[in-house]
Amino acid sequence: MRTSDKHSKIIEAAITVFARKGFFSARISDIAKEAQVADGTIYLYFNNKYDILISLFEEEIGKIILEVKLLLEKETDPRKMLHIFALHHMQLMEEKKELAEVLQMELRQSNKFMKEYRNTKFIEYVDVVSAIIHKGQEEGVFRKSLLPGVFKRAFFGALDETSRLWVLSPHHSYTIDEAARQISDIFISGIMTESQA
Amino acid sequence: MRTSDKHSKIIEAAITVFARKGFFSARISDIAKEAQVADGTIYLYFNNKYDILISLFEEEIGKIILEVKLLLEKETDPRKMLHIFALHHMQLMEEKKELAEVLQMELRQSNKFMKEYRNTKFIEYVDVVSAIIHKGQEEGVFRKSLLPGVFKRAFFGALDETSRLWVLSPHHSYTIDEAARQISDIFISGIMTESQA
DNA sequence: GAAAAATGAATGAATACACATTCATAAGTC
DNA sequence: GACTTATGAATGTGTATTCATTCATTTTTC
Repeated sequence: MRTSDKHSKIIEAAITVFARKGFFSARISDIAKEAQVADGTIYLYFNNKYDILISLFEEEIGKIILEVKLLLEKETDPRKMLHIFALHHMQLMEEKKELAEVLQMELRQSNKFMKEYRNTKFIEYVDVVSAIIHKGQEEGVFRKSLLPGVFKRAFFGALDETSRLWVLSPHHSYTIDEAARQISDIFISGIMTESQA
Repeated sequence: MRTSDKHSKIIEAAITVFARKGFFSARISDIAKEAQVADGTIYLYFNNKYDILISLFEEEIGKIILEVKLLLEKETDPRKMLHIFALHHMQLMEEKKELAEVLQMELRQSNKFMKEYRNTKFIEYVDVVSAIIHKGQEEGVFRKSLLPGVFKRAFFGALDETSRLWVLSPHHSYTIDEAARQISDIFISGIMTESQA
């Protein structure tokens, strides 16, 4: 029992259990069992059930933002940057299916049952896209008439819904990489200025 | 009390309450109060709490499919058809905010807590989009390389995420119609064959 | 057509149960 | 042996569902 990090162990277990049952149907004792820990132990590391979910959001999205920002640093072409974002997002959802399910399902409705909680990390993630659009518009690569606020939602929504269904379905007629390529291609050729096309 | 349709009254109330609190936090007594009906009365019309949610899905999505199919009948150009779908979807979400919230939040995670339930109505709705793509590909308007299965998800996801945030946010820098136009424009010019561009 | 009997929709208090959280106790560590 | 960490049975709360009862309407009887 020594240096095993209980905090992470519980978060990991929570991801698995929330993914399988959803937040409300998941019992604390399910998480405890999955983490090989007593029910009470969970309350040494978290205030309550909601706190587990919030910590999970903050920590995991934080990691994702760091990763994608690091990847984007190496690139300057806004078109390629969009593709990198798309590919990274989709690959991540494939790699960590359970985390993907929790983020996609519970994150969205978390504001319903946790009134005070504002998910700033998530906003930060989606804003990575609007920053790319901005850059593209300044460089004259993307149409100025585009509303970055609309685009970031649309782009993120397209990626998220496609990966959501991909993860859920047992058989696939296309790979995650193909899907990411198709989506970024559609969006990129859909928003370039005339002169660039 | 005679001829008032209790079934619809309860469904209407459930939409309001589920939108406000989410399915799990909503109490049967909340729905009963909203519908101006006794708690027990609900069980004369529905088997249990889940049954209310399922009935709500089936009936409301059924109506939406009928509406959009009717609108699309009058049009033959696949590009215009996509725009009609986008506009109708977004306008609907604006018009019926509470229904929109319930569909967007609860529909997606319903398969988590109701294992047996397969939402065929929802699949039918999204398949309206893949049918349009198919038509466009046959007519040589849309690229043959497009995967309709990817496209329908991406297109629906873009609309859904954009309208979801639009409904949630208190102020808007753009109208629902502008957003629908931007999204369908991006997608349409992103998927046309070279000869058409 | 008035009185009596039957119906079943509606009620809401009572029940039953699931499960988050607590805390007295135990185990581990130095 | 003092301190920290972990345990899991016991507690208490919240709420879905039940069901005995009410009462407005309809049907039957004379």
